Amino acid sequence: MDEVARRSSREDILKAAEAVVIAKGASHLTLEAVAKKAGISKGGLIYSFPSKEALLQAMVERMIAGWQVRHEAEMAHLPEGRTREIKARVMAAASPPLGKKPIAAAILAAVAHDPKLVIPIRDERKRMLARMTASGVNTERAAVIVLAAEGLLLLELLGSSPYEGEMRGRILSELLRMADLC
Amino acid sequence: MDEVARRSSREDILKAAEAVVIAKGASHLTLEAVAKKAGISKGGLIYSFPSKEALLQAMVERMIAGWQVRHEAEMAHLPEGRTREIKARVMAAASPPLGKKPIAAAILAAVAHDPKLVIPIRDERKRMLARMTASGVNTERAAVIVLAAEGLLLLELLGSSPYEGEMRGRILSELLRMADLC
DNA sequence: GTCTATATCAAGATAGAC
DNA sequence: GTCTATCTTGATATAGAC
Repeated sequence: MDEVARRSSREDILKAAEAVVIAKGASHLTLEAVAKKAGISKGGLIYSFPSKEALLQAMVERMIAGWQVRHEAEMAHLPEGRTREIKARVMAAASPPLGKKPIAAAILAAVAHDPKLVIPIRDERKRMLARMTASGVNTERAAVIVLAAEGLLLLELLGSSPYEGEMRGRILSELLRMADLC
Repeated sequence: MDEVARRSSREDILKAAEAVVIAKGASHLTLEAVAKKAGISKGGLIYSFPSKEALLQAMVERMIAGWQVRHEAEMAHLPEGRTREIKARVMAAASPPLGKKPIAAAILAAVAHDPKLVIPIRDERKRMLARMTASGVNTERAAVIVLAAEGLLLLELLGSSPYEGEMRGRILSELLRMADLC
């Protein structure tokens, strides 16, 4: 199998793993469940990811890469300006519809298995923070706005958000309005 | 054993369970680990909580009760006024030092085991939201502030917060300042 | 590269002694 | 009420066929 095909197989497996976490909870992320969802056998899965930890690490990397892609996409169709960075982060975190939360599922699985697997996530977030601070906005206010957007994402991921429908939309609008005041 | 003593034994076990989640991650919350931490045997544990699911349910209930106690405590030493409710929620969620996060550990363990165990949490949060809306503040702004405080708590729980030390304190101050503008 | 078969181990849960 | 001993299941991982 060539490079491209192998990458696609790994991608399929990682997507399957995210789906399992979303559907059944992080503790049901077993190699067998992932293999079944991806339509391969356990042996085939182990060929691509030699251990469960390797799978989780790859899930975390994929999650970080996915964030960056989403962030770039949001940046691309926002007007230039001081607050573009922060608005892009709000949109990247909270704009997708409620059901589509694979963006962050990996963090649950990783934390459940071994808390140290999230270190790359924290490091990436520190870099993001530095970039935002450098963009010249009020750091504390910007932090609050981004925290709120991420808080919404995490609460939904944990199935604990009380904000639905209209209310959720109004909160997002408020976040974007506040971004302009930073 | 009388009623009081039995309740105390259950409390000890629940505290031990929280400690295990914090220290080793949700997937290492095993009956054996909890029993060891609580200083009893697996058999003894099973007497108090007949199944792992029963233990997790009790952890969730304890977490909700703990929030309410913290919230009441913060309310008690905040001056009366329109923004007291929201400030109390900010303090209750985010004021404790980084290390003390048993307040929310249960949610990780519950979500990891079975996402439907968090339903009581979402329900309680809906009640909180209704109470805050009734207090007369700007609903969207209040939601943003509370989301930011909870976002900070959850990120720290997931080991992914980039905000440390001074910066964390400034964010909290900003949240309380913003609460007055609702 | 993906499969089947299997070894190994740990988890949740039960039974019954004390 | 708490213990020890044990059953059953299911998870990770290995080995080797195809």
